[in-house]
Amino acid sequence: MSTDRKESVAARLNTVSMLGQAYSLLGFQIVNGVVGAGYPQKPKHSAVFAQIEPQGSRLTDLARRANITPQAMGELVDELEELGYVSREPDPSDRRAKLIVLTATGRAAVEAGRLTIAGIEVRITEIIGENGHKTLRRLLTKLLAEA
Amino acid sequence: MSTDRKESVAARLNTVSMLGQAYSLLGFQIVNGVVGAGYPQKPKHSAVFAQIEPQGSRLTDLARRANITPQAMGELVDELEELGYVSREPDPSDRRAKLIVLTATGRAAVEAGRLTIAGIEVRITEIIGENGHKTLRRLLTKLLAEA
DNA sequence: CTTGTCTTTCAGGCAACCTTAGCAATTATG
DNA sequence: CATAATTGCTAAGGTTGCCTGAAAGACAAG
Repeated sequence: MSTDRKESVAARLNTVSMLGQAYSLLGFQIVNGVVGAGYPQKPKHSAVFAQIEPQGSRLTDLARRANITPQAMGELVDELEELGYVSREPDPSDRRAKLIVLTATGRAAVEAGRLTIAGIEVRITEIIGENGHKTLRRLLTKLLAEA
Repeated sequence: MSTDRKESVAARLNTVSMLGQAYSLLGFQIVNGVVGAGYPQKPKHSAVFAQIEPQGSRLTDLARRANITPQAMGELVDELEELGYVSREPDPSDRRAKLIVLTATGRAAVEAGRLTIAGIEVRITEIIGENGHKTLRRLLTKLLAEA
């Protein structure tokens, strides 16, 4: 139907859809990158990796920061424990609680994620230029602060 | 912890996260706007409204374009039929098929969506300026075309 | 100690998809 | 032009990713 190159996309999509597509496209690349580096996981697991602290975090803390219920976070942690990325240690300061801590494999997976994201940032810069990337971040920052 | 105003956000978030947050923030506003205008619906329903053609569309077409299975699309259409937005008419050109067509209420809901989106585009322009908005769209277009 | 409050877990539910397995209508083929 | 393959839809049931409710163990305050 549409014979144009990219005008057809730009002309038909509203800005919100474009943001959604860009996010979906690049977000997938993050998970793919980490999985491709040999650390299988699901998208939802990144919520844990993103929040967990070096010395370990409590389940309820992780849940609160990821904005899900402790029960849901418990399931995520079960899965990551199964995969060997985290372990549950007793919290010395409160015997009710357990600390979720990264295993060596877990730390390697986090590092792989960091590298993947860095790579994607580089790719973005290659596509829209250093100035474009800086401008994009500035515009998004302003949008997030005021919308 | 972070005492700065918006630098803390910009400094900590990668570009992909920023895109995700912006999409989530504005996407919600679309649904809220349409629901607020008196057309109750769920976010997933917009997949139908966005794809349906004026003269009606087949279930399988809608499913293919929304990238879900015909069964899942069938459920969406069931719900929208229940809400009075669409009806299933026999397709004169193929007696296996039915055409999903918008009712008068459905057309009004689509129009409400169009107006809501237009309002959000205006709001974006207010926040980042006409030039900023244009630049944002140009950068996103390039990103979508090449990433 | 008793009462109340955390931290975590167990059980069950719901939404939004999916797969599998039909049936009915249409199109292709020997 | 009969029959085989394909297409359009639907019915039934499974999976995923959350949720709420309820309960058990550990701690804090009176």
